[in-house]
Amino acid sequence: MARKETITKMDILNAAFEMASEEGFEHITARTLAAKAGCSTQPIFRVYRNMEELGEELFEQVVDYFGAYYDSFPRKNDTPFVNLGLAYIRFAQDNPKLFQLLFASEKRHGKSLYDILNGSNGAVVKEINNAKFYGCTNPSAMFMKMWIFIHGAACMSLTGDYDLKEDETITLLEESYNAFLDTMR
Amino acid sequence: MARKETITKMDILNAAFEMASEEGFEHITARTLAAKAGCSTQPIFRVYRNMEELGEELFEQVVDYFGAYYDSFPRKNDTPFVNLGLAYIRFAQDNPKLFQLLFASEKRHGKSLYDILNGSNGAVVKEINNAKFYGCTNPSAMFMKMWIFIHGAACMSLTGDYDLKEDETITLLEESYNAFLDTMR
DNA sequence: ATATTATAATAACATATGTTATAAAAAATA
DNA sequence: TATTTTTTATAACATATGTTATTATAATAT
Repeated sequence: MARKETITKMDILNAAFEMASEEGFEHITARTLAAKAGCSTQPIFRVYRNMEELGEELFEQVVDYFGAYYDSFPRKNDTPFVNLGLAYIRFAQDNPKLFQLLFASEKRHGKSLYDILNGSNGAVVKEINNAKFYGCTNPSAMFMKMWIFIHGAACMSLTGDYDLKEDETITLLEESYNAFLDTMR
Repeated sequence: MARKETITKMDILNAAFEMASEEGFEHITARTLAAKAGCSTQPIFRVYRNMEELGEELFEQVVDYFGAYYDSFPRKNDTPFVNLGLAYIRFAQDNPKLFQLLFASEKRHGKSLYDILNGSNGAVVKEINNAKFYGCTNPSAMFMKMWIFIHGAACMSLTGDYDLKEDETITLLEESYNAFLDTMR
């Protein structure tokens, strides 16, 4: 009946994800994306109404990617907050362009920070809810302070102003957590 | 002998600064800038070789602006680190686009974080050097931790995830400073 | 094998942007 | 007043980008 499709939506989205990860979201154009996917611009506009629609779907993909990254990140520490920080900072170091898009850009496609953090399965919140079992009497104040701290380190890694190795980061996070903890029990 | 210039370099740079402050550096184009300055694009290229050169000079201007902002920011607290944090976070809240350009973007025109922080007169460093007189035995570790913390708050303000008022910020910074201090003396 | 039809490539169009060429305007001097 | 010279404006050119029109291609039903 009709010609078989050789370029799938998946192909295009995968190419877009790679570009977002390697070069940054803003470098994706119809033509550069087509080149990355090994086709002309036509298949893109067959599958997506326009580039904006692609951007939205790509953003969702990145949210899911962060969720999966976070879920599978090994818990090496006894303290949930330290584990959270380790995973978050490491994500920023390993995926600076994706981190920028998710957590340091203005257009978050209508999603709040918590929407993104919780991803598809609310992993972060679940984990932090356990924090009260670790001697922390004010989990929400602790969450705020720790969050500011780990977000700061992650953002500094983007500009090359933070490059501690994992064990140094663990020490830093433990010290900070204990410091905050001392003031709230 | 010749026609008098009506559009000065100053006019152009001022218009560019306004645009960088209000709309963001990346929205400056030859034509939008000309419109802001009330002229055609010609005067821009008479004064600057190209748009990149304008960008560099504008960046210097913003560095100086931060320096002046920081210098004139009232010191309300006994602790230098708290004052530093207050000024830095407030700058981010009041000038999100300029903050983004200086402290949260990759292209810093070859300047390091410390170049920018110290501005034209090294105010930040001078201030922090006094910190050792305030019971802090390890000023550089304290500087690192406080810097990560205040940078985190400032960056979160960019994405709308931090909007504490000044007195709340003071409390937060004092608590954090004291928490860190307790662990290092 | 031919006709049909969805897919993909090429080309085209509209707009945006940096930059340069050309023309108009204005100030000072002869 | 006419000439010269610098500034400014207008127009043009080159490239980049989103998007659409047109053409070519290939798979399948007849």
